[in-house]
Amino acid sequence: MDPRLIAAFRQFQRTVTREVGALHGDFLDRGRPLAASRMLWEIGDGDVEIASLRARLGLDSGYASRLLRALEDEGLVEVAPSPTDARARVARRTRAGCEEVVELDRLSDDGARALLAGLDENEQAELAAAARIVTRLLSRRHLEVSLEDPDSPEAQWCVQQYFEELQATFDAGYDPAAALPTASDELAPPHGAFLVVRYHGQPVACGGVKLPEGEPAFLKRMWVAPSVRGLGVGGMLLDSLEARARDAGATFVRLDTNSALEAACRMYEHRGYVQVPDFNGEVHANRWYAKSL
Amino acid sequence: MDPRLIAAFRQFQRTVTREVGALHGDFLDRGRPLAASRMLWEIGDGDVEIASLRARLGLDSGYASRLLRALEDEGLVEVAPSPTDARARVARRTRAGCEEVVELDRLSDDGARALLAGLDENEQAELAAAARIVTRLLSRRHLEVSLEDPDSPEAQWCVQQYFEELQATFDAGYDPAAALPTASDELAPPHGAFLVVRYHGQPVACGGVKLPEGEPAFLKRMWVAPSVRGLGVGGMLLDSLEARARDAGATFVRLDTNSALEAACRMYEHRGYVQVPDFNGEVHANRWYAKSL
DNA sequence: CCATGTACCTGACTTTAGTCAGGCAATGCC
DNA sequence: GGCATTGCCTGACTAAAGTCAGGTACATGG
Repeated sequence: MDPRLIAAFRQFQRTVTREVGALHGDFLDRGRPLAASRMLWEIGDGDVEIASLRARLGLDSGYASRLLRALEDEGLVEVAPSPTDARARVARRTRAGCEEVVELDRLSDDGARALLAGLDENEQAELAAAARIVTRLLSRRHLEVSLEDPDSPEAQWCVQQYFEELQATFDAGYDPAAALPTASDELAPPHGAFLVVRYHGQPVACGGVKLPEGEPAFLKRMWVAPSVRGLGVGGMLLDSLEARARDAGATFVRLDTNSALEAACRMYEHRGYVQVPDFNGEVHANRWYAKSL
Repeated sequence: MDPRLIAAFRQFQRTVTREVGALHGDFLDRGRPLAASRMLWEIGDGDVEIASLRARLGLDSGYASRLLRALEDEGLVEVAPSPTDARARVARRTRAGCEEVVELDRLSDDGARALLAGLDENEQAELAAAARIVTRLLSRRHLEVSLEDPDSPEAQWCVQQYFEELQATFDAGYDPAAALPTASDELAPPHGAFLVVRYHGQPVACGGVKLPEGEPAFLKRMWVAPSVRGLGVGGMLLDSLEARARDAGATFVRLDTNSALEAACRMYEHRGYVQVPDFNGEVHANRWYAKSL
């Protein structure tokens, strides 16, 4: 490996630890141990198993338990027995906890603003572009795409998130029952595939492809969690789905979507998809795309 | 400020804290408190006043004293009274201390290598380029250029470093006495200027410009400390020196240098300097550059 | 139903980090 | 020379971070 590359990276590491790391510590300093803030942050929006929290933060079981207790006493999180295993427990933020995280985000933004303030507009844009590249490439290691049974709990969870997001995004809401039906076995081999992307082991994106014999492949239920947008997860997923289609002999792939999903449409176009006329009459769609493989 | 820019930066901060920050902590974990490793690192190669160490690391006087004592007990640093002020003390690494730092660097490099290992060559190059941009722009805030008396201790220190580097770089060594003489007042207003660049308050680069009336401006003693190369310090210095020359009415600027100083030559050419014939007969030079302002 | 293992909790630690109030020697300034 | 100041050290703290050895309730596989 090129030693100049290593040198550049070491300097990057020093600078970033100094600038960004210090900032990170500062803004998390909110009258409670820093580790507690980090844990609150790491809990995220849904239910999290305590074991997974521990693993992600690298904490001792006893220590984690105490931190969690402290957050509970502050009224920022709730801990309940896991629905799937009564030994395990899951944590979730209370309303106050969510507000506190919003506040942490705000402080973090202030810090970012202060760092950017000394730069002119071009430099800010340059820094943001470089930061995006670094973020994307450093995250790569922790992203993995895997073939999943579309009925597995994690696949179901992703699809659920997807539906909820559509419901929130579309003016007229989203009714899965009104959509064209897709049976589970249409998204499992040999008739299709369903992929889940995990980031640090947590599911963050999903997508399915139907592979009807003699017809174009058809993409379904592409979803990327808001927390990982910008990391190139969508592109990675699309590549994997297209590869599955190609391997199955498909030469053409189609999908329906909605112009309200702007980021998704941009990505499809960027990846060579072109708009085509309605080919399936899906009621929630107002845009149809296709691409030759 | 564009909120998407802030969002990108926040994601960058999260990722980088996770990947790089964790790594940074890990590799410094060498059986002694992390703060001690950081201090050893921060001491650098020469003598450092303890007050300056404290300031850079943001430590309490008592705490700093204890950490230093611990490093002394380990045989990694020596502390001696300051030659200029018998109240103050200076710290320097022992041979063992230097070896320990080399080891820390090695571990840090291993970490960097592990991070880069998952990427192909193009991606590695892309990451390195982006890392360089981030490093340069984040460091900007802490770099300041100031006009200095060429006889001030810090200016002298920079020039000394410059001479030592030339001595080490040139096959035939460097003898200041054999070089064309430059009197201090030729590098001070109104006949010239001498600039020092500081990074986090420490001098890291210098450069002078002679402004003889009716003749082209002449750049002298451009030096950038190895530790900050790649941060764009040279370019910043060059810009400032050229601005001084322009303000003094010069329309043309010249300099002599040596092809052994490859990085410097590259920078001059990148900044629009073109090679010209020998115009001053400087014995240590084998290359002469000029540029219209 | 029992043996074994898992998930989390609790109490009792140690180490690291960081603060604060003096204290002593050297310095700078009348 | 006296006096405030500076630079560092020491002792005596507190809080945070992290570790370790049980303990309890539940899960799983025979």
